[in-house]
Amino acid sequence: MTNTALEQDIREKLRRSGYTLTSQRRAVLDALKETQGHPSAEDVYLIVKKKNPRVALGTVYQALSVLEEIGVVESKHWSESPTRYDLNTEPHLDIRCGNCGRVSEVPGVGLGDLEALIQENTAYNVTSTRLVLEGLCPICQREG
Amino acid sequence: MTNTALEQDIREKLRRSGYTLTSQRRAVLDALKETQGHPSAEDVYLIVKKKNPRVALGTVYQALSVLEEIGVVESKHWSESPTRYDLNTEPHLDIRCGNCGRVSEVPGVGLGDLEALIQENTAYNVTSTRLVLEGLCPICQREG
DNA sequence: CTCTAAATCAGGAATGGTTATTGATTGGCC
DNA sequence: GGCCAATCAATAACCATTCCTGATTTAGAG
Repeated sequence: MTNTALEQDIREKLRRSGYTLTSQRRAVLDALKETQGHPSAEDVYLIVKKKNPRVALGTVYQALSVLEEIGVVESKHWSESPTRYDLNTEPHLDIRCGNCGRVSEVPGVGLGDLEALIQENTAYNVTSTRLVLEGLCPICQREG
Repeated sequence: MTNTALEQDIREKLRRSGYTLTSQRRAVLDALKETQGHPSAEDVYLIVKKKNPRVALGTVYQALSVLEEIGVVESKHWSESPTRYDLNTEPHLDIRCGNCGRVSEVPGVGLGDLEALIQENTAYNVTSTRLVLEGLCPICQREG
């Protein structure tokens, strides 16, 4: 089963960084798989709580932070909205609907040589280049 | 004097949107000119307070929000850091130092046809494309 | 210049997302 | 089974920002 293989991989990554795969961390991963989207910490918390009502929101934040550190989860931040978490850690663009908050991927677009161009034009040592997109999702367009 | 002309222009823009140029709003503009950088609301507040200690932080937020609405001020947001305000409303890139928080412009780099490319690859109606850059500023590089 | 209504203000309380603290619990290893 | 460090739940604290209130100021009419 792919599930088990993936879990072994994550367990291994955790171990390498001195962490263990606790039931809470697994529950957070399961929740991320379940939503298949870009949930906030609060969203994840609500899903996790369905199966284990004793889990606290702080624990979810902790778990997400550990999972991000070992590289199995990626976070993205839009202003005026909580941070979103994603199992897709490949470089990709996400766009957020300014009306309903829905976040979706934008396939087939890369940053190209923009990152190199930026590094050439600044004395800063560039460590992060994030493109923050906002728009109106198809559903909200219809309702508009 | 350019100052007066600029002020007239701003007064006119305010009037068109039903606002007036109050002493507090002028003080906020002066503070933005004074720093010549990318101050946070708190930074602006501290400068304004030097000349008028009775001004409240909330008033600064209000003033910045009005000035942004009429298009003479632009705000940019990096996560893990308060929103920065800028008198430069031309499209341009800013980079923030992850160590000291300093924000500087990156000249000579535009988004090119990236915005068009994104619109072609999403069903969303794209309204905002912001590039959020982080790095280590020259000073912090030397200290590192 | 004076009056009045509307806009704006100062001050402080409230909010929302996130992080820090603390004492209790758990899990891996002998 | 018992020990020690890692982890946890719960809650308090934090910080940037917004909201609320009653007081003050302002622009425009007369």
